[in-house]
Amino acid sequence: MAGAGRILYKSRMPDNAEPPAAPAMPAAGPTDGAPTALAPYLAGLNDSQSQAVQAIDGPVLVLAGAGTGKTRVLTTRLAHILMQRKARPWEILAVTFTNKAAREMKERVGRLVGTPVEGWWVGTFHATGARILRANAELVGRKPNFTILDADDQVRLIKQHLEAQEIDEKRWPPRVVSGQIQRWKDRGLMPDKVPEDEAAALCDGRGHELYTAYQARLEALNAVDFGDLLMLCLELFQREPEVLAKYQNQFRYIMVDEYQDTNVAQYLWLRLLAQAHRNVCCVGDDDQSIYSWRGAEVGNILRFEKDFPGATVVRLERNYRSTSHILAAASGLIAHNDGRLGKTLWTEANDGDPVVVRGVWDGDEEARVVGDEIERLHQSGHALNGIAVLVRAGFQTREFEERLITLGLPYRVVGGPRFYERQEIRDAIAYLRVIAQPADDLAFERIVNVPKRGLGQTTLQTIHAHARAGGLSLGAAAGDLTDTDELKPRARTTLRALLDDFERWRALVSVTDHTDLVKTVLDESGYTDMWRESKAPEAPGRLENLKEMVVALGDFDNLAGFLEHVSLVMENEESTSEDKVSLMTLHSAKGLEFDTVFLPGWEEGLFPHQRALDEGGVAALEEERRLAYVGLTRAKQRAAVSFAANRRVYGQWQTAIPSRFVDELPEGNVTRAQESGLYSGGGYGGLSETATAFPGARRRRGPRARRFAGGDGDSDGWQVAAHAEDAAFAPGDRVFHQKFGYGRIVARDGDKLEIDFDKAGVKKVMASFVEIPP
DNA sequence: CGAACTGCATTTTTT
DNA sequence: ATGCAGTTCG
Repeated sequence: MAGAGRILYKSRMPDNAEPPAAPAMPAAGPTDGAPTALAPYLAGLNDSQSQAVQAIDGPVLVLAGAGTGKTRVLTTRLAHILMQRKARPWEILAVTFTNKAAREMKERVGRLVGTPVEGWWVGTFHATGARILRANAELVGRKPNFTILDADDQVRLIKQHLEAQEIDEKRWPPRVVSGQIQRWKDRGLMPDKVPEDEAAALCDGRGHELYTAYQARLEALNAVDFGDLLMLCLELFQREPEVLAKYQNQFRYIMVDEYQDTNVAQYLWLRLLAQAHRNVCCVGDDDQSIYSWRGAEVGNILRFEKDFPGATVVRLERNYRSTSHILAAASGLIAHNDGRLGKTLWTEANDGDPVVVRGVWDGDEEARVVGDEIERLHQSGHALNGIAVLVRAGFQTREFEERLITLGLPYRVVGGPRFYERQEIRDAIAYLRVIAQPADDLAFERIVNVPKRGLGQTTLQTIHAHARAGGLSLGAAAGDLTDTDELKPRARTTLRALLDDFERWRALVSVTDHTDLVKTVLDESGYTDMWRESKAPEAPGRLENLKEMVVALGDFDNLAGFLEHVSLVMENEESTSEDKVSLMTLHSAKGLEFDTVFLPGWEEGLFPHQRALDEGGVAALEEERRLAYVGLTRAKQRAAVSFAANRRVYGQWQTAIPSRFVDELPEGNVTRAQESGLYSGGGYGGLSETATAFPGARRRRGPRARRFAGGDGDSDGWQVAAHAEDAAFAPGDRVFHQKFGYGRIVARDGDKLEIDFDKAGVKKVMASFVEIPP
């Protein structure tokens, strides 16, 4: 979080005031207007990249395939606009989705232009929305120092409303309700705009009431949630035409990254802002749209040319990342999707190794094989940083972690719980919020009794009642109560002491360095001691995290700056300095690249995920396929797909059949390998005569100097089985299965058998895993 | 107020 | 299986 991730908006400089002067710009390459020599920063771009960079005026859609230099185009384009003196820095708006992307953009633009980009309008949708809202807070019923609530706060707030309105939390879990409201906000729908039937579907007809009450509560708390950062902007723009006009005029050029991920609110937001100059450039890749489930609308990118008639469309199709086998495999796969804008990626890279496709017995074996491969790569000098295991769902990382631990290979799980989401950090921040924003009820509630002070539910309820009756904040209500005898003497004394602490700390804000203040607060509140005295195994780690937070705090000018950072930039920074294997979900791999990528778990039901299939039909299947595409295209040199015949799901052993995506990989770009001679490669109806192998028993171990791909027909180490004994099984046959025991065949579909097992019930099993009992 | 118990779900994640 | 959350006892 240090440095780069900061979003420092000098609070002293109001947003509506223009910066004093344009930063010094390096001399532009060619003399103005003379297109003779190419500006130096344009050198090295290919034709389409260059076209995308230089198409400055009017709407532009850049369809940027995976690994085609999208970020480079975006940053160079921004620099180009400045160099051409088409706009001054604050007249360009560049929005991204993640802080990481925003940071990268800032860094690269800064390098190109030779000026720090601090204070420019380069940032995430949400940070930009927050910036606009802070400058116009009064117009949306907030004060400029409003609090930004995160998902956790939201749920807690919703929970309170459910309780207050006596809505059954069993039937309407706070998470679900909060999620629905968030989705409405993603669509830019204020409470009064939500379609009646939709609102009625929530909380037995009380959805509208609840949403309205929630919004009112946010306003009362001087708070906004993430969705509000965009939705309230829309509200602001629609209600205050002069404000909108001001921003419309200010942003002469607008650039958007990952356009395929925009939701309705973001789309409307952009369209409003772009209306005046119509110089909007959206970069994206419909084939990498994998976030529809959180409101992203692929339709936005598919519709771009209709939304912005006369748009220039540039396709970036030259891939600089992957070998041609990998690229062809990925392209072949994604070609199974309909409704694409269509791109033909090509590369001048060498063929490389075909994508390895490997069938294994079970998840254990899969982890062993992947682990062994990683070890081999490592021993032959490949950096672990260049290796990733990309899984469909988070829980899948576990077996790989275990294996890597056994092998002594260092790894990192990307996308785990985030630093600022940890309990101790959130507690500490709650203290800071109570100090900085005395009316912050959520923060107050969180820490009144942490560490335990004997201020339990009863006390809190009394405070709540008073607050509601008097329209006060919890802090204020608590203050009043200590002057009465409504509370038990003990609670009253403790509460008084706590409130006095708050006051004392607040008084320190102006006189003490904020880093010292935090230390003081954590010590005097007893919070540090709480963990110091705790015997919980994670306690020392928590103390470490608190220390880290204090260090991070040093990067900020003041407490308010830090709190803004915390709410908007809650990310984990991964120290890329250590050499480690990366384990992560396919979703979190988007935008990254690795020399070697392992793609385990390509089984029907797991990937594509059953849930997606059940709920989303064809559209969801296509999104799963895009996910597979994203996975493959992360690989630069080597990719290995694998699937297991048996997998433990929720503690239950299940048989699995290879993912349809496996079959969709073009034959010419893959090597079908298999570990134990268990299962005929490719799943094309072969039955293996070695079907009775015990898990792992046949695995060949020992030193093997083998190339990764196992290569060109030399299947040293892999037995590429191909036995066809077609008529071996028929319905009615009695069979035996290693994991499920005896059973009778009910039906047969090619090499997939449906068997009614005596003990395990009816299962679908690959024919190669059963045998005829002796 | 804290500890044990029960039930329940368990894709993906940003801000 | 497992973990988490909410509930219920002591």
